[in-house]
Amino acid sequence: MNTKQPQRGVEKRSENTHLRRQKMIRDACELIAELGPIQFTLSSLAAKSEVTLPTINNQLGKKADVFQVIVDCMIQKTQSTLFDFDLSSPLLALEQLTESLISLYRGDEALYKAAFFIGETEDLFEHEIPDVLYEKSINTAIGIVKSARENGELLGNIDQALLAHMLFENQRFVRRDWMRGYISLEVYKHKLLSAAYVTLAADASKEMHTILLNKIDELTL
Amino acid sequence: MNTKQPQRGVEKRSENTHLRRQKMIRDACELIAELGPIQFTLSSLAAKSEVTLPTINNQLGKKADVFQVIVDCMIQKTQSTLFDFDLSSPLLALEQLTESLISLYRGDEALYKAAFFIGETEDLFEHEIPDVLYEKSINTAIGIVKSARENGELLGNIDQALLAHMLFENQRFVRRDWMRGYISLEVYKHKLLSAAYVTLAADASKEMHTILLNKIDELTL
DNA sequence: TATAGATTTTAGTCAACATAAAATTTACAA
DNA sequence: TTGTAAATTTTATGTTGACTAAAATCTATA
Repeated sequence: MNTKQPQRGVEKRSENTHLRRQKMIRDACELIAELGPIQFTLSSLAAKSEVTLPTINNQLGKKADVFQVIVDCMIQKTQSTLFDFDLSSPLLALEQLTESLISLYRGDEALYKAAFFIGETEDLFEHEIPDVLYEKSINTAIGIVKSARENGELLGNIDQALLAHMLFENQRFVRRDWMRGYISLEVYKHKLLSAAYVTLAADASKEMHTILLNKIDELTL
Repeated sequence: MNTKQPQRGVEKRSENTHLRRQKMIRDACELIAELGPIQFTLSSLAAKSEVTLPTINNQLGKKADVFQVIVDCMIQKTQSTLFDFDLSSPLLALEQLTESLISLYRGDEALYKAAFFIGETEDLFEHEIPDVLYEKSINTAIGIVKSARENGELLGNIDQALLAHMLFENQRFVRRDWMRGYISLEVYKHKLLSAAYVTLAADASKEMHTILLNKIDELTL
């Protein structure tokens, strides 16, 4: 009676449900990336996914839940991809980090645009993006600055926390331009790196300063 | 018959109406500064202003119109106050500009917080903040960078537009922290200036670099 | 094929935004 | 002072989006 065999049918059924749910999430991402989280309505999602509105509620919950699902999904994907960087060459680490971000975003533009769009308005809704990514990003920035200081590439005349914070915020506002569709991922890369180079140049050693200026020049070609 | 004399009564009446309208705008600013533009509802405004909801609609229009009124009001106030700065000493100009901004914001915190809050979500609503302030800010930043270059305070190794853009964006993200109530206007001033000093330091002459480092140190005391 | 369980839909509530038309207030002239 | 016209507010109503409960449908399998 209770001997639950593999139950192929049940498995397939829940698999189908899972697929339908995934499609809803995908559709939601595309709509949010396109319209922003405010204009995005559950009705528009229902229409796009070709189900009725309560089905959306059943599968994904309320509107804030939809946002949370997307943000969680983004965080999970990011965490599993974004590895720790070899900080022996801080500049190389910075460039690798940038490349990682770009290939990450390129892999699912709708998801990341939607998640960042939602994140932009974090306080405006009841939910909040967990600090986990923020922490990790800031720590990466601090790691880069700190090891550059130890390498002698930075002189240590400027507070490391200030530099790290500026690296992080620069990245944020460039990312927003991409998120809103003003710039492509290629331009994002250029702007992110040049802003970072400028920030580091403020405290760079003579040699490092020259290297950074060259890199900035290359980017502004 | 049609000889319209001064009509004291009429004038006073429209003056009263104007006052009531002004109070509604004030109440709206306070609510938006507190709750953000999403959570802000016309009903809550009606309650706060002690009128019915359609009265809000009559006086201010639809929700997007309320936002527009506030943004327009902010822009007008800002334009009439923010004068052009003497660029002979770029650093002094930067500091004067910062002081001007602060005393401007302090003069009507609710209005500025509300307007910037609305501006943060510009694309999310149908309206947009006119480019006029953006243009002026960017031009001020460009002016500072350019005259510093002419003074020899900046070396000109880094693209001026890039530096100016970074000055502007730095100011924006610090302002957001104030807008959301995370930091006071005093801290805003410190953060804004130190970020600007760091950005300028990237391309500063030797003497200028020393000056900037000192200024950053003073701020991080 | 009947049934249990999962899923979707029908039907309906609630809240915010918005408008039209009625009621009220106000200024002023007869 | 009182009637009238204009301005202003309110009452009443409609629309849309978010959300829920319960009925209907579908699916796997005993």
